This record gives sequence, C-alpha cells and structure tokens, in this order.
Amino acid sequence: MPVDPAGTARHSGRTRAPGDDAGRRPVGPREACLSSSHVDDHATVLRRRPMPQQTHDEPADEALDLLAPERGSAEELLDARAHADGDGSLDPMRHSAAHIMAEAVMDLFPGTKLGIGPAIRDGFYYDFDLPRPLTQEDLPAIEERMRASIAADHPFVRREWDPDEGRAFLADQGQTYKVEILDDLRTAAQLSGTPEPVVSTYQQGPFIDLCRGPHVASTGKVGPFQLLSFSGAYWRGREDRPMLQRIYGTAWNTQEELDLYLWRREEARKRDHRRLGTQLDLFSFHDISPGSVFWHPKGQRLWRSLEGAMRELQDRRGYQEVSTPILVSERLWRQSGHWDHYAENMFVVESENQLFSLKPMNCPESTVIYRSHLRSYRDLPLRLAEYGRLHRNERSGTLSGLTRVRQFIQDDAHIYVRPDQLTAELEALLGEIREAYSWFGLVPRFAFATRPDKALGDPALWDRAESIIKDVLDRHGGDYAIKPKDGTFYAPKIDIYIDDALGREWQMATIQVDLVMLPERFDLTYIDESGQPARPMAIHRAIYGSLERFIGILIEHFGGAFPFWCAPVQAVVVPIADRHLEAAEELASLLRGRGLRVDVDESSNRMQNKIRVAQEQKVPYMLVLGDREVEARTAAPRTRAGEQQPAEAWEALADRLATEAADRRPE
RNA sequence: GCCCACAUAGCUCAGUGGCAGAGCACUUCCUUGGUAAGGAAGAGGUCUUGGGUUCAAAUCCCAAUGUGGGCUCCA
Repeated sequence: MPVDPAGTARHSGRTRAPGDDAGRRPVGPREACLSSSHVDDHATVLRRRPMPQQTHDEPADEALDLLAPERGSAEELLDARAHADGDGSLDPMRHSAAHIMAEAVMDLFPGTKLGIGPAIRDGFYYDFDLPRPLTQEDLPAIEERMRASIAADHPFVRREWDPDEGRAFLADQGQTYKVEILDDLRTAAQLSGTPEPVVSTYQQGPFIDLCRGPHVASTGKVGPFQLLSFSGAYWRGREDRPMLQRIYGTAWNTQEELDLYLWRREEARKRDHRRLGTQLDLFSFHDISPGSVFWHPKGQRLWRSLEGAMRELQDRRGYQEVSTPILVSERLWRQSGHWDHYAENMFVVESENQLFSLKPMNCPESTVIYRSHLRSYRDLPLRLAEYGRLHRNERSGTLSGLTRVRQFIQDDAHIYVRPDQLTAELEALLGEIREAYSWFGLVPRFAFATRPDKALGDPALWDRAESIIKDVLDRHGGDYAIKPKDGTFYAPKIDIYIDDALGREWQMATIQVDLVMLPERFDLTYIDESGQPARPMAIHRAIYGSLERFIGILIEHFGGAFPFWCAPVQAVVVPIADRHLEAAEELASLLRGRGLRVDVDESSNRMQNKIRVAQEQKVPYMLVLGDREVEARTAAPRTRAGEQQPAEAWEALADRLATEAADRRPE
C-alpha cells in the first residue's frame, strides 16, 4: 500500500547522523504511510539570501565564477564544512546570541512576548510575538542594539526559582508563552512521576529569560554574528496556535568563520537548482500548472539518461516494467485506504457521475497486476517496476522548485517475495542502490527504522522481518544507524541518505518491507509448494526516488557540471571558421551514431565565444575543428576543466567517448 | 493553508506619481577566427491579473494568482 517508498520523502536537511531522532516525525497511518509528510526543509537555510544587486560594472566576476568547473569549489566547500561547528560546541554561544537578540528586540519593541530561541545548525533563532510585522530595515537596528549589549559585556547570571515563584514572575512579565512552557514541563513531570523541574532564568543586563542554559560567561563572549532573515513560525509549529515572527541569525567564533559561512551560503545560492535550471535551459515552471515541471529538451535528455541507466540496471536484475493508468476510480482508493486517509492530497476528477483520482502512488495498481494471475511460489520474487506519473496535491505554500512538486515520476518498484526470499532480495537491493549511486560518486548511508508502537500485524512476523533486515545490514558492511520505532505502521524500513557536495544530508530512497498492508488489504496470495495459499511480502522501493527531486539534488551536487555519461550535451563541436562547418556536422553525426549527445556550434561567433558559451553550459568536451584538424580528420578536445587534449582521430575519439559514457563514471 | 517579501523584455535586473530602461540573449550586416565575450545596427514589454485613489499609476491602496524565505533543531 500506499507507501511513499522514497518518493517525495523530504531530506532532513540537517547534517546530522540519520540516527539522530531529534527531527523524527510522528509515526502514524497518515504521516508515515499515506502522507508525503510535511517535513521541514532546513537545508534551504543555506540559500536563504536575497539576490545581490547585479550592476553592469561587475558581471565578469560573477560570470567567471559560475563558469569554473564547480567541482573544484565543491571540494573547498567540503573543506569549509570541516571547519564548521560539527559537535555543537558553539551552541552555548549561539544560544547566548539568541538571548542578546531577544534583549534587543524587547528593547526596540516593548511588549514583545518571547517564544523560544534555541541554537541551531550554523546559528540560532528566536520566535517573537511582536506588536507589528518586522521589515527588512529592522534587522540592522536589532543588530546594532545587540552589538551594544555585547560591548557592555554583561555577565549571564543564572538564578534558580521556586517553581511557583518562577511562574508568578513570568506571568507578571506578561510572558504567556514562557508560562505555557513552564506549565507543560511541570505537567509532564507530574505525569511521569519525576520531580518538579528546576526552574532557572538567565539575566544579562536588564534582560531576564526563562532558560535551561547553558550560556557563555558574558555577552562579550559572543563571537561575530549576523542576522539573516525573518519569517512566520507557528507557536510550537501548530497551525492552531498563534503565528510568531522568527528571526534567524548566525554566529561564529571568529570573523573568518563567519565570512566562510556567508561564502558557503553564497556558493549554495549559485548552485541553486532553480537558478541553474534556467541557466542551463533544463526546465521551467509556469503558473498555468503550479508545482509541475516543464522539462526543456536538455532537461529531458538528462532525465532520459538517468532513466535509461536505471532501466538497464533493472533489466539486468530481473525486474519487469509495467505501466498503469494515471486516472483511477475511487473504488481502488477506497480499498487502499487513500480515500479515507489521503483524500486531501489527491486530485479528484468527476466524469459521468463517477469519481476518479489522479494516482498519488503506484502501489495499489501494482497489486492489480499481481492479482491478474493466480501466482505460484515459482513466480516469486515478482519484481514490477513502474515509472508512473504521480500527482499529489501538496499545499501551495510548500511547493519549491524540483524538490517539492505536485507532479513527479518515481523509479518505483514493488517486489513480491516469499518470506524465505527476503534476505536475498534485500541484499540485492542494497547492492543496486550502491551501484546506482556510484554513477554519481554518491555513497549511500543506511538507517534501519524499526517497529513503531502502533504497528499492525503479527509481532512475530515483525520480529522475523526485523531480524532479517538487521542481519542483511550487518553483513552488508559499513555503518548504519538505527532509528528505533521509526518504521511505518505496516513496515520496517531502510532509509538511504547521502551527503552532497555542500555537505548537506538528503534522505533519498526508502526500502519498506511491507508485511501487512499490500498483502492483507489486497488479499495477495500465492500457491505454495504444498498447494496451499500463502501470503507474500511486498517490498516497496525506489532508488532515485522522485526523478524530479533526484535531478534537483544532482544539479546542486554537481553545480550543473554533470558527469560525462549523463550530461545533457556531452560535447560541442566548435568549428573555427565557417568553412569547417561541414566537417563539424560530419563529426557530430559520427558521434551521435555512437549514442553520444553532441551539438555543433553553428553560430557566426568567434571560436573564443563558442568556447565560452560551451563552458557556461558546462559541456564536458569542446571539440575544436580548424584547418589542421579538418585536413587530418582529427579534432582537438578541450575539457570544461580547461585542459587541452592532443588532437585525436575521429574514430578513436568516438571509441574513447563511447566507452567513457558506457562506464558511467561520476566524472 | 498561514506569516512576511517579491512579480518590469527570453535571462539578470535598474526605474518612489509625469515619454518604458540597461547588460546579456535574439535578428541583420560587417568580421573567417586557434582555446573563456570582435564590431555595428535593429527588433523586442497591456510593467502578472482584476479593482480602487489621482488631472496623471510600473510607482500609492485592496484583492487574486504565482514565486521566494519560513511555519516543534523545544525554556
């Protein structure tokens, strides 16, 4: 059933171990299974930056920067990350910065009520209930007031309160949110039978805030900081609670670290897939279909190479590809449970008094094919792959580029297995994932999510499946994290994460071992060796996940400089003069005949300009043809890294490039 | 969905109430070249849409649509 095997599952966005459960979302029928889950997307924090003004005096720098073979700068970004705060040691300082920001805001906006103000990755935030909406001009004023507090070097003074006195104090200050926090803490303590919590405040200068601590010794210990942005944020993240205003800031030990961080943000902004998608002419978005991608010819080429590679892998691994309808009767969705639990995310269509929905997932229809025959134990494993076009009615405010769309295609598959085949199938799957990711130089990390409290099905079945998964992961080699109780209510699962070139963690695929949903709800059976009907297990898996999202991640990972094998344009033939055009076309056809994606620059521009354009488009090879080359039937390759290679005979070049493409190496 | 911001030429953006702008791209002409921008001319916009204020609106106000930053990293 209705699983989101990788699908549009959102990346966690935080560079933390997958096992870190701080960002864990509640597990339940809606969240884990049916919903595409509205997980926050913190990675975009990296690129929250207003567009700089582009003046006509300085396009050169920016342009040249973009043209660089960006994987070099990706390495630098990784280095930059190595210097960043990875262990949370900056947290007290950043949390102190949040307090200083709150002090400044209270000073500038009397009557402000405070929400919470934690340290976060790379910085801090604080939520405020303010008398008026913030404007862009407020941030510098707040910063200035913060600097004054830092210059004054007020000590942070901790005070512990009797709980009732503390509460009275906060109530007296009108800090209703703080009172709520305190009350909740006390209630929780009572319920769990633990002692009353210690109520502590920290004071710096005139400002007192309920806080557990710790803090740095004094305001002067706060390092270089900058306020970054502000936005709305529901109190406690709940839509039925007031909308507060959140200000984000960043703080570091040294000016160099702050500068490095700001530079990283800027680099991330340059790699933003939406920006590169336009620059490289890969895709566009239009308000006639919000949340759905218009793939341009080059984007579609990229798409087809990824899809082709996966099809080749799947063919080799014994998958069979199917294709099922997009428009499907409500009857199927009622049986699958979508109609009850997922309706708000489905696009419903009425025709001749019947209701249909655009499919949000492929799984229910996969079972229709499974059930089209009486299946024998000899038929299993049955691996049904489908590149189905899915629609999910995501809330308008959550749409974002390629990473959060309403229409997408997954490299989806449902594998029906006998219980005794589970081990071998999972092993094969882990291998497939490693192989596919190696095409991009990505190294998958696995996390094992186990049975949640509200699990369906026979606990013994769960135990067996979990022990099989654990065993497979143990033998597979390499570390994996365990996320206790983070499985879906019908399936334990393996989540796959990668780190991209900017050090951002993304959740990619999910392998779910469906014990009960598809098999039970659709009453799937096979006839076992003794002639009796038996229940198969269904593995839901996607390796890329949503192709849209995967391509978005690839664009940012490679900064648009895709590996040769999947680059939309693998080579541009650059004739030096018009008289070389004919030979250029001839060479291009030769290469195209070998399955390579090759363009000819037929413009009347000078060769330098043609090379510049090809560089801008991050084309792996430029093949220069002048008098010498035409005469000798050779071409002089230049790589996008700027390397000029010796002229090479056409046939030899075609052989070399075709081999290189077939190798699917990540560079 | 909610909060805030933004929406001007294909792209990136200037333009704060009085004739619609720039660079790149595009078209044409000149240039026929050796590894990151040769030169000139031209064309191109109902300033997202709908209302309103005003003698006058790209500009101010309201709304819609779209886009962007966010919306439990828990005192």
